[in-house]
Amino acid sequence: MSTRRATISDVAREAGVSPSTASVVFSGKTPVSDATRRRVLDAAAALGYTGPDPRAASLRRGRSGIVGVVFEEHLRTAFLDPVKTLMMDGLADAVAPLGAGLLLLRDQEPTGSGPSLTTAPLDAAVLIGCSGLLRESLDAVRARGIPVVVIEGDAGDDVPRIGLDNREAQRQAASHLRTLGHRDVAIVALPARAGWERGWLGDGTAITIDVTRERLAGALDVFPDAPAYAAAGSFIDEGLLAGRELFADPARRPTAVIAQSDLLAAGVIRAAEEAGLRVPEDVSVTGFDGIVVDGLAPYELTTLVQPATEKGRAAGAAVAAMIDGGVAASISFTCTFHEGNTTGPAPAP
Amino acid sequence: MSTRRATISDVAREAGVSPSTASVVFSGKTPVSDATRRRVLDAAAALGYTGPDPRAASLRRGRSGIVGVVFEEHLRTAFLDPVKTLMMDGLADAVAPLGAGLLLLRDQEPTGSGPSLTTAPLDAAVLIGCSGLLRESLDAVRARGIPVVVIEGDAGDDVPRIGLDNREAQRQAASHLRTLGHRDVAIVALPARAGWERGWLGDGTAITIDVTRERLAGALDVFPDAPAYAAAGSFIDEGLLAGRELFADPARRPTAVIAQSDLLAAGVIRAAEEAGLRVPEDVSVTGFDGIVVDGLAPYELTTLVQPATEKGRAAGAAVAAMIDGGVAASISFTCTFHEGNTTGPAPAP
DNA sequence: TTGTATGCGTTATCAT
DNA sequence: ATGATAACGCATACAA
Repeated sequence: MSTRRATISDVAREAGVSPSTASVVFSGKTPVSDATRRRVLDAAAALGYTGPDPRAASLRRGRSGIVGVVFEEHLRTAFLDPVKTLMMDGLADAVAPLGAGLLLLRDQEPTGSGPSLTTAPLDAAVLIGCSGLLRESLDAVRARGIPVVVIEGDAGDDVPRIGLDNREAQRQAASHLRTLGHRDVAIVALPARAGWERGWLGDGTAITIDVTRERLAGALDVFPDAPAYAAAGSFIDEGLLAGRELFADPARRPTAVIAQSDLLAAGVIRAAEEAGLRVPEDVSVTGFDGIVVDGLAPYELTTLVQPATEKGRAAGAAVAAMIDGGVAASISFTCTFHEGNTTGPAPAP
Repeated sequence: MSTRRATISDVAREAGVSPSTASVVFSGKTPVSDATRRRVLDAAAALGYTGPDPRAASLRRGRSGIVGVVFEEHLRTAFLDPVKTLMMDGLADAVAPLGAGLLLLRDQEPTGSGPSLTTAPLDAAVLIGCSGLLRESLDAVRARGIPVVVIEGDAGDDVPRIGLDNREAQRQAASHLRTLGHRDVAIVALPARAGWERGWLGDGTAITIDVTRERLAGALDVFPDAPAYAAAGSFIDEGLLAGRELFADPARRPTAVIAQSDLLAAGVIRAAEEAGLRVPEDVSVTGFDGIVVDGLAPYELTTLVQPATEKGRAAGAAVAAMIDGGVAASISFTCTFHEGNTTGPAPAP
């Protein structure tokens, strides 16, 4: 058992064929006679050879079958977001036909430890919500000719981008509310920037997170004077805190709340219940994302359903195309408005 | 630009040093004079060389820096479980010092497509809740000498296992309830087996999921006659359905419910509220896992806190040890009982 | 501190 | 259908 592991050459010798023939038996790239295949397979079994070493194969082929997925946050944080999870699923689907898998990469990895964009054997990379912190490694990767795609972010002009019509979609929700007669509307926004600790968004507040800014713009297109309170993250509990803030002063209660995510919306609904308000009779609430919020029944959010899995799939298709030497264009996906039971006519004044 | 990518030999030649010297400049394995380093780095910059090719390096080194994580379900399903997410985080932490990253692998990958335990360039593999479906690939992997560790599952005797004292822990929660005077207790269990569709667990029901069986045993140790209703998954909505079932008949309402997960417990609480029962005055509820359930405030579950991140970290440490040629022992982690505000004295009859 | 030599295990190409 | 040959790009043992 202390002897070195068998290689394909050992198998070939044992089977009395050439290494290239043995290789072909395992790869199936070329027809092989049944008899030969048998002999090779038997030899392999005899030697305990379980197939080509992926490391050697990937060197020779120039492909590793690995697509890196870069998050800018802790994994635990990333996967708390149902939309990201769905995207991962779509991504996994789309790269599977390539024979590729997903390697989890964290931006901000403590230097030196851990794999990075530059040290991992990647065939391609997908950046999720790239903030710009990793621009340098990004350049290195692109210099190496590794295809890169960005989801919900901006990594420079020539990096294909998978996006969403955030502004337009949010405008639809707002219009829906206006049609229902709402005039006093408040917005519960996603964080304004990394490290943001909940609070009102003033005129001068710099919003560096694209999604937040775009959805906000869409809401303001319809309700230019709507006040906006930005949460510290996309969680029910954060929506609850924001909602309490909105409903604190009975005199200035909005009749409708535009939340920038379904989880925030769920929290706002809780806050409304707490304040003795009925949804949608006293206050209407809209969400964004179109995920299924566990535990929210019997409410069914009025929301914008974003094709999260499709986004992941598109990103996968894009890197697949690029790996095959093609080019991939940026794509913008469209949300679908879904009317649930959390919005209704504005209450009489 | 159409020329082939520069290699470390090109860089060495350009810098007027030997390939090995250039290699050392990038790996840092051996001291190099400042002047030489400069020359090499400059040459690299001039040629657009961005560092050693990870594929070649991994063949030479015999290591890829990749640890496979195998799930038996869709990624979307796996990451819905907060415990798994935390484990992933711990795992990522623990393998980072190895310079390794996590490759997501799905069990049941449609044959032929996608990377598998056998085709991916893995240094080690971690199986999560291994059901036994992938026993064959597992054998192949182990034959190849790749270290394997299992979390919450069983892959055979000589595969180290990271476990939890499920039975003992659940017994603690049950004892707590008995101490509080509860006698009519019901159990809301996790699924009995893959594909299970909620329902009462009868005497003859085969329970193939270890966690479910062990936690159930712990509860029955204290309340041998407690009826158990198994949900279709660990979700708030599933707990709600189970709870409705339990509280349907006022005459046979339990005074306490032992839920096998925090999410189920949250759902049971919702069901209790629905039925007009106060928690914990009318009915006590215990959970399991010790995660933070978003949106459950002001309730704070009485639950068993499992060291989820630690489990992941331990799995990582185990594979790290095995990669370095050592051996890793199985470990069983212990839950910590946490008393929240969802349990109280049994109501007077 | 630097250079020389070798092989890691495969697979693509081309010829047979 | 099969075989001979030549890379793939690097890191290490060892010598200088």
